[in-house]
Amino acid sequence: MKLTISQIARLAGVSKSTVSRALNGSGYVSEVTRRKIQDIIRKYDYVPDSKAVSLSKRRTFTIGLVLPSTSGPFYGEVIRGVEEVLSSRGYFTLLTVLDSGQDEVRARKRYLSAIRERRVDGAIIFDPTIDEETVSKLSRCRMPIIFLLKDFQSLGIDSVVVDNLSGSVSMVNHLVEKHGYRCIAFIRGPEVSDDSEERFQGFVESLKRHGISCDDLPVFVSNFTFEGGRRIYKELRKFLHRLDAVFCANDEMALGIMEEMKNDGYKPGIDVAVVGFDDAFWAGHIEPPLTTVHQPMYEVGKISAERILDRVESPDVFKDPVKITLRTRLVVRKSCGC
Amino acid sequence: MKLTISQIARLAGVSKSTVSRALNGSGYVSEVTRRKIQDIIRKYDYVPDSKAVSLSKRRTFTIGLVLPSTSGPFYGEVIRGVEEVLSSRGYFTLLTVLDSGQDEVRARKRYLSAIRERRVDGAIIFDPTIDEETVSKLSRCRMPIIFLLKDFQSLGIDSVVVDNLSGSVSMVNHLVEKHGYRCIAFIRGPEVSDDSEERFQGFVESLKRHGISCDDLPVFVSNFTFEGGRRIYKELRKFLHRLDAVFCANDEMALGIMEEMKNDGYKPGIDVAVVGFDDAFWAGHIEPPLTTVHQPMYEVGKISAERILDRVESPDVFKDPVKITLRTRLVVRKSCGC
DNA sequence: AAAATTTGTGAAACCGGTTCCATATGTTTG
DNA sequence: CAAACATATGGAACCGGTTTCACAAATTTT
Repeated sequence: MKLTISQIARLAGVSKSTVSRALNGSGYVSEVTRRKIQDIIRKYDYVPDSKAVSLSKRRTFTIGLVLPSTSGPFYGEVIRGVEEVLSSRGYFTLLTVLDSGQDEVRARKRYLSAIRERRVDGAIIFDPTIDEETVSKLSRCRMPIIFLLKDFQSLGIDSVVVDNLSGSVSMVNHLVEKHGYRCIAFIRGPEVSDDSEERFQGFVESLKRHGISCDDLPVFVSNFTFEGGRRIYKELRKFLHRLDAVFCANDEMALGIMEEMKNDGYKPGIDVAVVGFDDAFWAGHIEPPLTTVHQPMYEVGKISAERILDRVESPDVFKDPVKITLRTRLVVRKSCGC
Repeated sequence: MKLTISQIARLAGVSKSTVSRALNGSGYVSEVTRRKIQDIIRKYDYVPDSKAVSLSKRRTFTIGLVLPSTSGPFYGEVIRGVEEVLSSRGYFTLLTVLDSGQDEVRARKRYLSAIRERRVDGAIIFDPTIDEETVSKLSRCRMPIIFLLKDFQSLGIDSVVVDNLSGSVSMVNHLVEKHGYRCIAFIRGPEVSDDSEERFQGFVESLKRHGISCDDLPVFVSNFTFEGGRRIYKELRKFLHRLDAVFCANDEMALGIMEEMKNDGYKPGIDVAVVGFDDAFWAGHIEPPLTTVHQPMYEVGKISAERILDRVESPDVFKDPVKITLRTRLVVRKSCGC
C-alpha cells in the first residue's frame, strides 16, 4: 500500500516540510531527525510520487523523442544515443513513432499535444514531413525543442543535421576518380525528402566539378524502400548496358536494385557498380558488400540530447538557435567495384 | 504564456469546476456556458497541464517499455507493436533501453524507480537477465506488469512468450526429413539465456525423435553476436568436414559463421547448411538467403500492450496471471540447401 | 551581554487540475 | 400545488508533493 509524505511525517513525528527537506537535502535538517526519517522511509519503502513532484517542481524530467519509424538500424542508433545521455543525467524518454498505426497525422497530433500539455520538459523531433506552419506554432510553445536532420534555424529552432551533400560528393568523387566511371544513374527518394534532394545536389555538384554533364544521366524517383528499389529496376534496366554505376539515395533501394539485378543475370559491383547511402547494419554483409555513406546517427542522438538538456536546465540563458552539422563518412566496400 | 484553468474560469465568468466539467464532459454544463468556455479555450489556446491532471486523476496515461537494446530489427518490431496499440488508446510510451550507457544494472534501477514512483500506469518489461528476487519485489508494487519472453507466472506476473521449442523442432525436422542431414552442429547463445536453452532443447528433442543421438554432435556456446559467430567458426572448423549442417541459436551468429566460412573457401548452403533463428530483417537478403525461424515480435508487442491496458483500465477485476505463447514459423530460404 | 546570525522546524500557501457536496433553479410527477 | 427529480453552478476539499515564511533555539559576532 502506497504511503504519502504526510504519513511518513506522522510516523517520524515531524512535519511534511521536514520530510521533504530531508528527502531533497534542501534547507536545514538536523542529523538526528534526518536519520530518523531515513529509517522510516527505508522501513516502509517509501518513494515519493513522481506526479506530485512534477507538479510542484514544474518539471517532468522527461524528454520527448519523436522518430519516423523504428525499423532499420538507423533509428535504433538515435535512440541509443539519446537514451544514453538522458538516462545518465536522470531523465526519462517518452517515445513517439510516426509510422506505428496507420495514420502519421494522428501520431503527429499526439506528440504535439504531449508537448503542449507539458508532459515533457523538452523534445527531440525527427519528423521529415512536418510542415513549417506546425513548426512555427511549436516554436511559440517556449519549450526546448531540437529537430533532427531538418533545418528550422530561421524559425528560431535548434537542429542537428548531417552533411548529406559532402557525403554524396565524396561518393561521386570516389566513383569518378578511383574507378573512372562517367555514366552514373541516380535513384532519388521521395520528392518531399530533403535528404534525397541534398544527396542529389551533391551528386550533381561533384559531376559538374569533374566536367561531366549530368543532363543525359538517368535519374529516377523512388521511395527509399526495398520494394521501391526493385520496382525501379524495371525502368533502370533499359539503361543498364551503358551505365557504369547506380548511386541510390539510400541503402534499402540499393539492396532492392541489386536483388533484381542478380535475378536478371547481372553482377552488381562487377557488371555495374551499385552504391547506397546510410550504412545500414547489414550493408557490409550482403553480397556484394555495399559501398555507402555512413551517417553518424548515434552521435546525432547523443548531441541532440545534450543540447536539449542544456536548454532545459538553463532556460534563462539566452542562446541563439544553433544548427549543428555532423560529418558523414564514405565507407568503401565491394559493390562499387573495389 | 501558459494559462491555468482558474484564469480560463475567470475569463469565461464561471468557476473552475465548471470549466473542468466542460473540458471532461462530466457532470452538467449548459449548452450556453459550454460554448462560452470553448470559445475562450480556443481563443487563448488553453491546454490542461498533464502533470496536474495526472496527479488528481492518479493516472499518468503512460506505459513503461523496457528493452534490452534497440539494435537489430527485433526490438524495433516490439516498439512498433506496443506503440501502435498504446497510442491508439491514448497512452504514451516511456522507453528504457538496457544497453544504452555502459551499465545495465543502473539502467535496470532506473526503470524500477520509474515504476515505484508511479511514473507509469503499467510496464512491459523485456529484460532477459533480471533475477527472480527483483521480479518478486516488483510484483509487490501492485502495478500492472507484463514480461516479454520470460515466464514469471509462478510469481503472479503476466508474460508473453514465443514458442522457441517448437520453432527449433520444426527447423530440425526440416533439416532431417527434407534434406536427410544427420550430423548437425548447434551454436548456443549465452549460458544464461532461456531462449538459447529452449532452442537447444528443441534441437535435442527433434533429433531424439528421429533416432539420432546427439551425444557426439558438436555444440558450442557463443553470445548471440555477429562477432561471436565469427569467433566460434575457428573451433567449428575442425568438425566441418563431417558436418551436414550448423544450426545457430540466432541469425547474427549464423551470419558471422557464414562470413568466415566463405572467407575460408566453403560455400554455406552448398558445402554445409547454416541456419538461424529470429528472422532478422536482412535474413532474406544475405548470400545465401538464410533459412531461419521467424519470431512474431510485432505481435508480441501488440498483445502485451493490449494485455497491459486491460489490466490498467480494470484493475479491480481479478484475473489470474496469464502466460501467452505465440507461435514461431519456419522460414525456408536457401542456406539450408533448398 | 546584547545583537546578529545560523540552524531547525512547522504551518500554510501553492502547483493546476478533479471531484464531492451544497445550493438554486427549472421540470415532472402524483 | 406540493413533492420529487433533473439540470446547472460554485465552493471547498483533495491529489501528494515543494517552498515560503514565521518563529524559536543555538551560535557566533560585536
